[in-house]
Amino acid sequence: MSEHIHAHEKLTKNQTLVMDALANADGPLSAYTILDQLRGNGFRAPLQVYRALDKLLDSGLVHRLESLNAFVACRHDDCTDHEQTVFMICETCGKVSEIADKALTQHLQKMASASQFSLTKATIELRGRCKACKTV
Amino acid sequence: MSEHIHAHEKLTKNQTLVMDALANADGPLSAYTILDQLRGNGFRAPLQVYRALDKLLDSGLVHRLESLNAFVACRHDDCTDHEQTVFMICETCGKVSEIADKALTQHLQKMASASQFSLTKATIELRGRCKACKTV
DNA sequence: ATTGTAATGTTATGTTATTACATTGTTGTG
DNA sequence: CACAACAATGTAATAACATAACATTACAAT
Ligand SMILES: [Zn+2]
Ligand SMILES: [Zn+2]
Ligand SMILES: [Zn+2]
Ligand SMILES: [Zn+2]
Repeated sequence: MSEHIHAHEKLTKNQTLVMDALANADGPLSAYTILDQLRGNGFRAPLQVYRALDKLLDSGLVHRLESLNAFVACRHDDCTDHEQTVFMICETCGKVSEIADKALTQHLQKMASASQFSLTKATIELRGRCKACKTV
Repeated sequence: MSEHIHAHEKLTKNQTLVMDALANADGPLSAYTILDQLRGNGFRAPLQVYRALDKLLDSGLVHRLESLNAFVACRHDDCTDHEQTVFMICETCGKVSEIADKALTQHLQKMASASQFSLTKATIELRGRCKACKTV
C-alpha cells in the first residue's frame, strides 16, 4: 500500500481555490457546490473543479466520500494511511469525522490476504448519529 | 427445496425481473445497464428499475456498491448483518465478493462507541486485485 | 359496483462526471 | 530573443446516475 504523505508541491491557482473552499467548509461539499462557490473567482465549468479535485485527491489533501458523492478536506495532521481512513458521517447534521485506526487497517489487510486479494484501497464510511445530535 | 434465507414478501413482476437480471449477472450492474437489459420486457424508464431496486435493497436481496454506483445480488448464505458487509472489488476483472466478518463488525462498533457515534450502517468496499487476476 | 391502495407507466428534470478540443501561460534551450 | 515543449486553463457538449411529479392500471376489500 502506497504511503500517502501530504505532498506539498505548490498548488496552482484553481487548486488553491478549491482547497480553500473545502478547508473552510464545515462539512463535505459536492463538486457542483464548489463550482457555485467559485463562480465569483472565474469558475464556469465543472471540469475546473474536477481537475483541481483530482490533484488534491492525489496529493492526499482531500478525500472523496463515495456514499455522498462529495469531498472533504483532510483533517489529519499525520496522514500516514490515506487509503484506509474511516469516516463517520452523521445523517442528522451532515458533519464528517475522520479516524485512522491501525488495528482496523491490519484486520482488513488480513481479511484480504486470507482471500488472496491484493488490497490497494479501502472505502470505509460509517453512517449514523453523532454525539452532538444524540444529546439534542 | 430449502427456503431462500432472505425471508420476504412475494416480489412483483418488475422486482422479479430486476432481481433475475442481478442474480444472473456475474458482476455488479448499474441501474441503466439493467434498464437496457429489460427493455425487451417492457421497461422504458429508469424509475422502473430504481423502484424495484429500492424494494430489493430494503428486503436485503440486493446490495448497492457506493463506490461503483452499481448493484449486486446478495451472495450470502448467512445474511444476518447486511448493514456491515465487506465487499472486495477486483479492479481488473470487475468481480465482487462479499464477506461477513463478525470481528470486523465488532471492531467498527467499538470505534463508533468510543466516539459516541450511533452506528446504523457501514459501507466497506475494498479495491484491489483478486486471486484469479493476480496469477494471470 | 364502489372504493381504496399498490403497482406501474410516462415525462420531465435534477445531479454528478467525463470527453474532446481550443487557448493561454511557463519554462528551458539554442 | 525565438521558439519548442509542456502544464494549466477555458469552453462546449455530452454521458451517466437519480428523482420529482403526475397519470393510469390492477386488484382486493367492502
Ligand atoms: Zn485524511
Ligand atoms: Zn450530527
Ligand atoms: Zn449480502
Ligand atoms: Zn479479478
